[in-house]
Amino acid sequence: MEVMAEASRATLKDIAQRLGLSTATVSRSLSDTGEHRGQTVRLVKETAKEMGYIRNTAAADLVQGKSHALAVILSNTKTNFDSSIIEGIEQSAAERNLDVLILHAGNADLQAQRRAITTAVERAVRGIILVSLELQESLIATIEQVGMDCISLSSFVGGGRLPCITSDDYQMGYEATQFLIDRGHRRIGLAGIPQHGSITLRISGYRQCLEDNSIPYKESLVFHGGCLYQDGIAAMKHCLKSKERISALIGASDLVAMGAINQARDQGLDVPGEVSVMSFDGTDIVDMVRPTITSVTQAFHRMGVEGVKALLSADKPSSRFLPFRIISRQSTGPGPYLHGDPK
Amino acid sequence: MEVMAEASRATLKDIAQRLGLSTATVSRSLSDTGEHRGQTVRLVKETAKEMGYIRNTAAADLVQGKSHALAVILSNTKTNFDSSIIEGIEQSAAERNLDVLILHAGNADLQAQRRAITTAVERAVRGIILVSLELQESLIATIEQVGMDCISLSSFVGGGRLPCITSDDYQMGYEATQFLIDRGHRRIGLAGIPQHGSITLRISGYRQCLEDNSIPYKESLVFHGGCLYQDGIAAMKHCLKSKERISALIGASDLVAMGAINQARDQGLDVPGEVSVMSFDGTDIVDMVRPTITSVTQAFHRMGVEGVKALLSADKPSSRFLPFRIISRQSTGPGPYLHGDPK
DNA sequence: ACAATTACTGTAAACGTTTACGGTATGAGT
DNA sequence: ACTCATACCGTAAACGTTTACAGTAATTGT
Repeated sequence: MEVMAEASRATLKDIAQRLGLSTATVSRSLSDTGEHRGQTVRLVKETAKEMGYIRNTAAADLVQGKSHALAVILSNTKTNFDSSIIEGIEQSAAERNLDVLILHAGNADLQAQRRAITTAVERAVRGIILVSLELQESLIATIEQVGMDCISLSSFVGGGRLPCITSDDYQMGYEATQFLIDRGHRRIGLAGIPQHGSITLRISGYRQCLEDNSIPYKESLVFHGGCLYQDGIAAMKHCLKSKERISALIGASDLVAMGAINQARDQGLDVPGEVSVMSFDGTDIVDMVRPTITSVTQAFHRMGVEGVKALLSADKPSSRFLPFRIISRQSTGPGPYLHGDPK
Repeated sequence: MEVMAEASRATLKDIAQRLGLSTATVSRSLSDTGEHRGQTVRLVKETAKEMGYIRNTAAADLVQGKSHALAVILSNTKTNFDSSIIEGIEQSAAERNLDVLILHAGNADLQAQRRAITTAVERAVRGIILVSLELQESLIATIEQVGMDCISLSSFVGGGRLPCITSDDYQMGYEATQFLIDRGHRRIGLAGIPQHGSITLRISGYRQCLEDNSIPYKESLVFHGGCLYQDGIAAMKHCLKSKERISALIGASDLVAMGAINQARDQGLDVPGEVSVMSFDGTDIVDMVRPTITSVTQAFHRMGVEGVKALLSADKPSSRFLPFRIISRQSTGPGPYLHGDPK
């Protein structure tokens, strides 16, 4: 006679008892170790389903010393590109039957970062994926100590101690600048770039490109910020106030570019007629706004997919860049120096 | 003499041994049960930190029969409002020291939904938060059977069997329509609304409002879809092809509205001059595009926050609506019937 | 001085799995 | 008929924590 299950879930033992088997056999049958076949396995699986059996992950994790989950730690900056990365991670994780644990941690907030890392380690996840996060030195050490696998996406961090999959920020900065120079721009601004992290390499690329084209670098044309919409507004506002006007602006993110474009237009300037704007990232949004935004498009989805793959690969993954490409859209046009003549 | 820890983590037992205490005391000291104070607690915590102790969540979860995590199950529709909800959830969960497990499940895909529910239950999460998901009947039954707490956000589902926190879709539909009628519109379209789920109540509200204003309802002005940018494009394209042109369109999401606006402008129509467009949701994006989009703004962030609160409250939470408000922006203007006279 | 309370601590069981190891049939090979 | 391999299965330990219960020491009240 069956008792009413009293809200407690069926366990392996229950199944074993009903079938006159041992828990070992049931466990092996359910997890398809190959040690049992045909008859038994089928029977076990049937009754398991019938009894509404649900595996207790905690117990399994405990004895195995690891869970089948991945931790994703995000900086809480309000950009929009990370959703593509997460999507890639999710998809890739699902294929491997891994759950995804999302954790937020400020970019500079050591406390929050420690908290995130700790919960990831506590949960004995298979690996940690850092997304666009500048991880503090001491925490990298922690990760190394406990021997946790970890990879950084969209941000080069740790000085080689962590594998990173990113786009080449230096090269992106260089090529974006060259793109504009090729189209006749010389006074080119850079907006919304944070003060720290590998993303600042975009400035180096930008600077080098100017130099290679014999254009003087001016500090006043680089506007720092946090990749936010507001930063774009602020930068453009500044630009239009100053005497020597820029003819093109590169935003650190799509949102920065949107802010810049809006600000320019609100002040009566035509984009791209009077000022060109382009952006880093190239998320869906660049095709949804008018003018559509010329962008340095990064392979975010792929970044997520490959991140998981690399993290789980047996051999230690190495850092590498994913290709990017510049896609020309409506927000950029010819500049005043198009044919060598300063108009 | 200390052995090199050999990559295996320190456990309670290790701390206990070193201190000449029992694991019970150590456990109680670390989790601040109040059973120990001053001296001991401080000592235990110190050596725990010193030894790099990290709690094994699996073991704790196992013995306690539950984890301190929440599961969030998302439909994988490509809208953008859910990030606000998740943000609210995250914040609210962090305050309670709960981790957040994000799971994706198709809206119609029974398989994926079952998978998500199963992992949530397997992990013995404290509760499940459904975001904008039309959960299949059979899975609601599953959730009830295992006695798992569950709440639905941004979608009324389960016919009262699940508590839901949503905006009043009917009322939103009604008021959006009235908003446009008040401004002189009579031929009003509705775009991107899915075929199923509580979101269809917007159509009912829309319809009732038309009726209350003695405006005939025309099926041909309701365009179904999946709340996507593309749906907005398609709807507007259709609208402009037909003989009797609409003067206003309501998009099921901000992205739908963006699509509609772009399509209208691409075909040479001024927004809001020749056609007004407004949207449901009112995410950040409505202020970032030009024209800014008049929207029925929902309290998504709050939805996340309150969702967690309700889920964790001792007494069974009941369904309720969160207030919304219509914010007028640039994308809507006066319609042809503004002063009663069909222009 | 004794009882009663308080403050702290230890013992040991329990949570539900997985898995190394050993055991028993069954069948094949010689 | 004997050995050996194969296929299947059970026993029991282990994972690291929490917690009910009981026990001891210190403190208080009378």
